[in-house]
Amino acid sequence: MPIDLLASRPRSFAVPAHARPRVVAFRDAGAHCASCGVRGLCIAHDLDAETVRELDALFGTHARVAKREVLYRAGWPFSALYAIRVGTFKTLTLAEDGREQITGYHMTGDVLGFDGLSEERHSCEAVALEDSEVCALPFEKLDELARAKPALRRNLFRLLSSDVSRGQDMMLLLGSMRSEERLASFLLNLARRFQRRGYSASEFALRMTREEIASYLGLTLETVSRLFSRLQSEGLIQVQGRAIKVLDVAALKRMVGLSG
Amino acid sequence: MPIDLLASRPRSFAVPAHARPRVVAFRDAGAHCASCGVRGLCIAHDLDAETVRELDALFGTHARVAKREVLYRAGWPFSALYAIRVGTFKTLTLAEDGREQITGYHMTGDVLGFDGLSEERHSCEAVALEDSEVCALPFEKLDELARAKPALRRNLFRLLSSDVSRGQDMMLLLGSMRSEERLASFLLNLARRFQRRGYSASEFALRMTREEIASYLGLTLETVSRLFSRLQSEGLIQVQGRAIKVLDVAALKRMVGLSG
DNA sequence: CGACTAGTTGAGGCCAGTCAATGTTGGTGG
DNA sequence: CCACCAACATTGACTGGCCTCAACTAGTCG
Repeated sequence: MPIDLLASRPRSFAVPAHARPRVVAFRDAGAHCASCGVRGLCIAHDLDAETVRELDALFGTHARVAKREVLYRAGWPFSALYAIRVGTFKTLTLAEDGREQITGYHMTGDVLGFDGLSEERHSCEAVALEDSEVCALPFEKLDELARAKPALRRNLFRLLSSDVSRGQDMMLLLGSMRSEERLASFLLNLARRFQRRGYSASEFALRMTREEIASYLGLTLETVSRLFSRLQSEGLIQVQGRAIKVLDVAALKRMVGLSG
Repeated sequence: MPIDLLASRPRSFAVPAHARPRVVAFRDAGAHCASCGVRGLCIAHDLDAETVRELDALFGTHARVAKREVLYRAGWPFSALYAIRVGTFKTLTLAEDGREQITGYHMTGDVLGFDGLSEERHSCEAVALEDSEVCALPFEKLDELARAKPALRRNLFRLLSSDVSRGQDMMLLLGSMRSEERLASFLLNLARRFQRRGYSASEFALRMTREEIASYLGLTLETVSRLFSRLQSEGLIQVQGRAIKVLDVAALKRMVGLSG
């Protein structure tokens, strides 16, 4: 039964019924920061036990978001950040004429929603790429807690700032790299993030379609498909649908101008 | 006589002498937030008199940065944010192979430096496009003050978040717009920002070269030059070197898919 | 005045987009 | 469980928008 994720979402804001997120909110006695596997990556990184306990206390709810379902849309009032507990999300911006640009892929431990902070409403849209689970962090309460906890405040600033840096990296990619370099850069980025989460850096499954990769990289799906084929024929990777095996990291790095 | 902008910059960090900023730091009794013309845009936006006074107190120095001089470089330790009092800056990221991508143009009232927050060192470089003047805001002190002042904290988060949103807008531009749309979008953005600062939205002087515009928009300088000529021949703008007159805003807006 | 930087314009080539046909995969319902 | 359908993916042929290379002009500063 679909319910609102956060009680604090103003009901006065008109959201078409069909656009409402079909996310399932629940309180899970076992789902706490303290026991969370991704704590080291997330907002609770490096906090003392007491702060973690207080963080736990302010989680409104945890929530499951099924594949293809929307966590928030552009225009929705901002009230919370979302820490990904399990799963993958894409974020995207929409132009007025309907064109869309995927601006990020987010996995376990990442925190979503900072785009909404400045205007009090979200400026982009977050969609689950697979069945996922998030922790909702009501921002008002988080801010209040951060006031007393320098380490938490620092984490918040860090997360925000790394979103800024990520944006700059993407501008570099979109503004000055050629298609092959873009895809290589994308694969290396994924590899690093999987590795940091304890998975293989050389063998992983993409969670997104060719078209979604293309949108993210400012290309077309055909170009992405051709590039996969080419990198495979050159022996740098092995591709089977969405299953990727990286065979020659060094060559990929050389491709994007990184030594090693 | 060149001196360090901030006494708190660790001397242990090796910076080639030639790379040091030739910025002139000074304390100017007349230069206070309270009297600053751009207060409404800047970090002091909407703060009560007491907070503004305390903000003033923590400014280490004001500083003049001459045209072409560097405010900070990628790799330099982060210690402060910089509010632009007068002037214009560009920020840019450098790829390892030397390619550079301009990631933003910043004018009076904008706050620079958020890129450095996550790694404790700057990830991009800021260069003055004309003789400028900035207020240096030592971050440690700012953070401490923000702790007690919710409105200041809010402003900080807002500024950071709008940097995130700006990045997303640029990804949309670079990832899915064609050259003409990019330039139109750029001009409209400049016009809006000049207007917000009390200048004409229809007549202004560019502070950057064709090459810098091209870098920002992911194009070449020749393409930018041709586009200016084309827009002029179509009667949408009038160009004379860096002097721009916008003749048909509506047409420019239609070009980027905005109604109006 | 000469050297240099910034900007304009033209000719031609190439990278990635477009259009189209076909193959493959995975979810759904009989 | 399998058949079916739609979504996803691959590949080819062709096109075109932007890049590259190059020549030339205009303005600036020793």
